[in-house]
Amino acid sequence: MIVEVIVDVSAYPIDRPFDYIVPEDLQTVIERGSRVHVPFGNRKVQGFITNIKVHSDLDISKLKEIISIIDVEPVITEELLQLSKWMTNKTLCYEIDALQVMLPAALRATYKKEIMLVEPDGVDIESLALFGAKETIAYEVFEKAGLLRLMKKYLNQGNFRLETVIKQNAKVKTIAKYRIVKDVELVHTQLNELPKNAVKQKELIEWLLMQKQPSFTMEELKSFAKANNHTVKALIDKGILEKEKKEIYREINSLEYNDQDRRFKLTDEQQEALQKINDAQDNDQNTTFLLHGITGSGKTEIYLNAIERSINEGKQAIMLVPEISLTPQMTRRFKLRFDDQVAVMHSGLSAGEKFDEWRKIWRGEVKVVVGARSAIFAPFKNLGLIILDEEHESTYKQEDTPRYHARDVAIWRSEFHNCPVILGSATPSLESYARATKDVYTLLTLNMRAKEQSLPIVNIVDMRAELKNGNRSMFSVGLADAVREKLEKNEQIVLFLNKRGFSSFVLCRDCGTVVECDNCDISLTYHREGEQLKCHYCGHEEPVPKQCPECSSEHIRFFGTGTQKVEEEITKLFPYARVLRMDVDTTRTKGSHERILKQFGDGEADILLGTQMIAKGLDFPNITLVGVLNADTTLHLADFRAAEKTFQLMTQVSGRAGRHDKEGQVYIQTYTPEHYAIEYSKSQLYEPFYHKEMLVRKQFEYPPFYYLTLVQVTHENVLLAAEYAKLATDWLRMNLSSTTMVIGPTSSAISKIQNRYRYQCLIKYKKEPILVEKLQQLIKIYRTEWIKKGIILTIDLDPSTIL
DNA sequence: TCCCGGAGCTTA
DNA sequence: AAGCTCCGGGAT
Repeated sequence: MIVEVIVDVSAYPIDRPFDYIVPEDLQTVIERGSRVHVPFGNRKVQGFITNIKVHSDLDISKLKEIISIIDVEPVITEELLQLSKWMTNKTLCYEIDALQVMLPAALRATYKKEIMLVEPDGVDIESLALFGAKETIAYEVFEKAGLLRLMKKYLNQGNFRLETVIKQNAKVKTIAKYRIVKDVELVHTQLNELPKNAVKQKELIEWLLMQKQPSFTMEELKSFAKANNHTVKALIDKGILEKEKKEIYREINSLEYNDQDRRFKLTDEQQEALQKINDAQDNDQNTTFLLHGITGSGKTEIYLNAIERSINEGKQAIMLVPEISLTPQMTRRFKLRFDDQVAVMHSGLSAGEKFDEWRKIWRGEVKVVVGARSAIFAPFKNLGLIILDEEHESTYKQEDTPRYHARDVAIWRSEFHNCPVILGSATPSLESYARATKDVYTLLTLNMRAKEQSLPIVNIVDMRAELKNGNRSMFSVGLADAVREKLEKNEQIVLFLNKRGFSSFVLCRDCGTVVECDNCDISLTYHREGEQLKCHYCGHEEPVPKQCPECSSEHIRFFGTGTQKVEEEITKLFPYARVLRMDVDTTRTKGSHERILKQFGDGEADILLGTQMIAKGLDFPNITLVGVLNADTTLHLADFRAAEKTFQLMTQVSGRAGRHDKEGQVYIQTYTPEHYAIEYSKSQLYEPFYHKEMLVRKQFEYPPFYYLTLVQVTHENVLLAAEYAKLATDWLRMNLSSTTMVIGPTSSAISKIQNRYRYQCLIKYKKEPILVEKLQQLIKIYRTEWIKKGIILTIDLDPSTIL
């Protein structure tokens, strides 16, 4: 028996299956999708079985045997195996990367180098001492001792042998439990033989004999049976009790809430949308629905209902949210409705917790997963529904290999399982809405807020006028008055600081120099703690300079608005307001998002001040005012989606106000009130914005009118980066159809990251059937020729940004 | 002549 | 990717 194995090595010449012989004793447990350990070159690696066959095309003498099988039950289902093949082709990644991304990190192998002492004769005392009594020790021991050179010599001479050891990271958490041994007679004889003074022991046995539950933890024995360590230990020694290891799941800590599940009666609109989804579910149709519902229109309640239907039919559901750790309220609602049938998957969990949640899905113990992007690979076997909430969010696209979009994966899986997909958003991506208007997706619209509140009133404030009138504060008169008013009424306020592409930087007031990162073409961000400047791209840190590095002027200070600065100003303007700040600094520790949001929800603060992370999901009845302090910053990104992003953000943030009985008010402060993305935010109507933006996209030949592919070339040397970018561009121009536009090469908007200069080429096309094939050829040229020069080439099909 | 680092090759 | 062999140049 022969198996094809995709080995755990991401490199170009290895991106194909390798044949291995299955030893006799393993043949009955071999399955496609299981992980195995195999010899590869002169090391051992992990791999996935992707095929089982009788004969190999190679001579049998060239084949090696599998070392061991790790999974008796495959971790990659047949469906996911097919999906990985599709992803490999769709995102131009290695097959191993596609397979790895589907599994929790805990299942990924890590490798350790070990040195084995085979022939002590001729090895010096010092080296021998490192081994002590052990036969093998870690490679690092020699490294630390500074004896690498000597070690190499011994390896050559055959005194030592180098071994790679595969380490499994997936640790199953266990708990010790105690129970009475099965042999009833023995228990009774022992019980009779107990000395008279062993009262506690006797009591414990009698108590245990009366219980239905077979085994107990020490904790339970202590609290229920009033036992103690000594008693239990004595009984174990006598052979009456035995200890066993029980597998348990890590408990994901959540704060205490005193709310409960509430089933809302659906509005006619909601009912109508749900009906269409239900029809698709009942008829096993793989329809993709675009659920376009304004903020507060009750999309979540539709999701919950549709999922419930799938569960009742014995199927499972995937619910994706952009970044779930930011929206504990959403998770909460799912847990309340579906209780322990829900698994949760997001970046806030530890590797062990993710592993446990994944296993619940894999074993079929849960019916729903609520999670971020990677939850789209949940190994459910009978999917009935897939939902992407806030489908326009760019977090659904993975930014490094494999560069997949969760939406595409969702649609692929829906075709496999014949189940519907729901893409939900108040502000759909232009791509999705365009597809809906062309009936590729089925459009479902919710125009009314579920509780029939009107949308909040949006005021656009021209900050230039404020400045002219001598108001140099970051609060316009209108917003400041509104804040004061709401504070008096004891209502809550959300203040939003748009920080994407813009943060506090250090500027010389004399020569205008902005302090930039030495490694990257990015200005350093000012952090107040420790007076540090940090680079958000490479992590470089340096203290704030006392004088300008260019002109030595001392008039150098930080500029721009950070949340801390706004907080200071709030305390000055509204001294009695209680403020909660939510940004990268205050949410560094685990669970801090949830804690802050809960505090705000419980009314412990009047003002919630934050960045992007407060834009979505907040649903508190007492929020009646939303202020956007600086709407423009996302507008000036050198990206064709800048306007779309701004409009979406404004609409999302505004939607936080007045979701319940009280009317909401919104102030959007801007220096460019005439920009259409800002103007259309006033009405919060999606359609007019959509039509306007579509005109722009058409004019400049961007998606959804054209598809994009971004090819980036980087090198430490500017000239080489530019040269090879030109080679790549010219090659593409030569080899792609004449109707395809190949633009560039140009320097990327961020021209340097981590000391590597970046050049790019943009491919625009409506139809290019040979694209993937040609890109694969280009990759081949790069992998075999250019890579030697230190060039790195990356290809992103349907990039989410082109910076 | 020894020893290293780099280039090139192979992995079943 | 990572480990091996081969080869050339500088140190010995």
